[in-house]
Amino acid sequence: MTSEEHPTGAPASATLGFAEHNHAECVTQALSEAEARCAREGLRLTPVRRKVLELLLQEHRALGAYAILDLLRDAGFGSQPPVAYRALDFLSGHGFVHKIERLNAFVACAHPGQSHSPAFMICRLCDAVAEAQSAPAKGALGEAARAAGFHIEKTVVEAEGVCPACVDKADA
Amino acid sequence: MTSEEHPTGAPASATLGFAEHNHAECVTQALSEAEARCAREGLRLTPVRRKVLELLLQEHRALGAYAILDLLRDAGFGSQPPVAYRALDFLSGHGFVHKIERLNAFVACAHPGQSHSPAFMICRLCDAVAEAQSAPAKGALGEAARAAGFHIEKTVVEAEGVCPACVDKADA
DNA sequence: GACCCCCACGTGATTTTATAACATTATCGC
DNA sequence: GCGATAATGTTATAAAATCACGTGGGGGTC
Repeated sequence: MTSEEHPTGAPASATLGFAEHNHAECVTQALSEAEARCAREGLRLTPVRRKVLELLLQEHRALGAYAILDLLRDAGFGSQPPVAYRALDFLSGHGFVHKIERLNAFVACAHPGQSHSPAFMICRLCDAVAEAQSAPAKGALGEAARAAGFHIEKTVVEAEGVCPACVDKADA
Repeated sequence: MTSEEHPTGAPASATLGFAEHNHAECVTQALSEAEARCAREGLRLTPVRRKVLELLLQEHRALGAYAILDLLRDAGFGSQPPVAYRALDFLSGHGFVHKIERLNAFVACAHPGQSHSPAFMICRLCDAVAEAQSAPAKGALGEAARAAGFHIEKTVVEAEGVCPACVDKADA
């Protein structure tokens, strides 16, 4: 589902995925991969875009555009909404980040590189978000679409519920 | 999706918004069913709520809250945002309408009465919306959720693409 | 190198979507 | 009727997203 689990002692301040992991490592690695891919494909990972991706990787949770904007300002970038939205458009257009429609927020992609149609699990108590794979077009929806003559180009799948950590809290 | 034309005595396809059907009939029937269910379950289908449902049934497509608000004003109801949002909260809370997260808009439920986890097909060219059944929690997503210990309460499934009518137009 | 053009960025303003807060009115159970 | 509860009306404001327009940097082409 989400990031690889590192049994290392490294504390993970974040809850993407619902698993602990060595976060600093996962950020730098993801950034390098993004840079490599952009170089390969002639995409321009400009400073703002790179920073936004870095912020999302670092935070490791869904951030609203205006939260990102605040962080950009702190980092010395422009602070008007279009700055954030344009970077997010680029990043989501190329699959580096995903938009969580349900939250009007954005997360770094947890499966960079792989073409995939992502599905998200969103905790309604703590807003943690985990990414999973899905293939909605293969199931009942795909059948309905074929029957109706509808041509699916992209799907949004978001499950709302309670994450393991919050279930535990509730039990306690 | 279109307005009603043909008195097709045909299957009116309550499920697929891309099919022709006798619309006037489908509106009044859906309204009666909603009234019946509210009576049965002690829900209060007040004038505003009923009107909003009627409007959505009539339009037979996704409407934004402010579009609804305009129609409400025309009909002599209050015209401040909370009026529309409260009615929509009630209606969507009880499954009479669904929110299309992708469009920040609302549609009347096409499968009233049946408990269901709806999936939507949204035409990116004409914004038509059709409702289908889905069972995302049964597939890869459900598996991932179980593996992660995530408890799914509700799912949003929205497919974006091109509806049959717009495919035809493009071909022409 | 000089030029041009495209793309990205900076900025101000505006539009669209949604909620907070609080007073008033209608409805239900008794 | 009467009190509790739920729904509505209204004002104000917050949050999310886009428009419009000007500036500047980086590659090509010659």
